[in-house]
Amino acid sequence: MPKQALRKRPKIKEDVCDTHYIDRERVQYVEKRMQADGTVARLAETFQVLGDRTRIKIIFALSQKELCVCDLAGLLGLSSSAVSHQLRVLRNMRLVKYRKEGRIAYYSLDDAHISRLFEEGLRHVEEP
Amino acid sequence: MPKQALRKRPKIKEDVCDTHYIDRERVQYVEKRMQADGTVARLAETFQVLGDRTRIKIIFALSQKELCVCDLAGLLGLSSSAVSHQLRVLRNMRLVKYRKEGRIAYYSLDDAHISRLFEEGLRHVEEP
DNA sequence: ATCATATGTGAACAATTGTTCAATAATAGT
DNA sequence: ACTATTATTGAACAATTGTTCACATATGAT
Repeated sequence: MPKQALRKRPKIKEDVCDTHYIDRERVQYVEKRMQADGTVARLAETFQVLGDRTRIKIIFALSQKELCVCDLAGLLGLSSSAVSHQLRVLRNMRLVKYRKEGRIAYYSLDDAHISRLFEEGLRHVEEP
Repeated sequence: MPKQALRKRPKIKEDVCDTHYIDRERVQYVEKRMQADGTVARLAETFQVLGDRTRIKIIFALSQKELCVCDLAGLLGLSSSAVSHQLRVLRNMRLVKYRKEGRIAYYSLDDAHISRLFEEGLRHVEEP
């Protein structure tokens, strides 16, 4: 997925609808309420991080129990390296946190917010 | 993002932790409760679809007002083609629906579930 | 029928992604 | 000090992504 911020804006050619709106009033109404670019970017990044099977499994596992990298690797059938990479991605988005106990790093969900977001998604995909 | 289902499983080499668990009991506890592969896949796919700035903006716009492709394109500064492609992706995940009125296709969120999921995400990224 | 408008689709491209391998860091035990 | 274990990191690769362009479809107006 290209990072839109770094891409050149499409050079709005006379394709369609760049001058004629169906309902300009309605567009302006939404335009006024549109979230700030920064918020949109962070929200997209957060969902993007959740949009991976391995990370979904990690999130679910951590919603059940606090686990170390080693056991997560065993649970998912992956190398510690692969798991560690994914955990960093999750950490960067403040989705998981960890505490150190000797050599072992115990990971858990960052806050209850994450569980609720996860739950809501689960309910959507389980709908008929 | 490679579709994990189609990739060869990593050939579990003697890397680390494939035989020795830190806490096997805890791992088995989580293993028993782990969501089905299909559910994990659909959930990941749903979040993945939400993980794009353009689509986040579309979702937000449609949470405010029902809009046609043309006006969405005007609002976002994109071609109708680009918007149409994204709307198909959103449609495939049952995140948006539409009704036809003559030539015009009016899009809206598929159900209240989507708004709630979106809201929950918004609250997470807006946390201090 | 012809034209203009609104939307949908397919192919191709650059950009980004997740995994693997190899190496490194940090802690504990002998 | 040395070895083993747990975790992290960097580079490289194939696979996937979103946008663009060009074309196609469908509806309504003249």
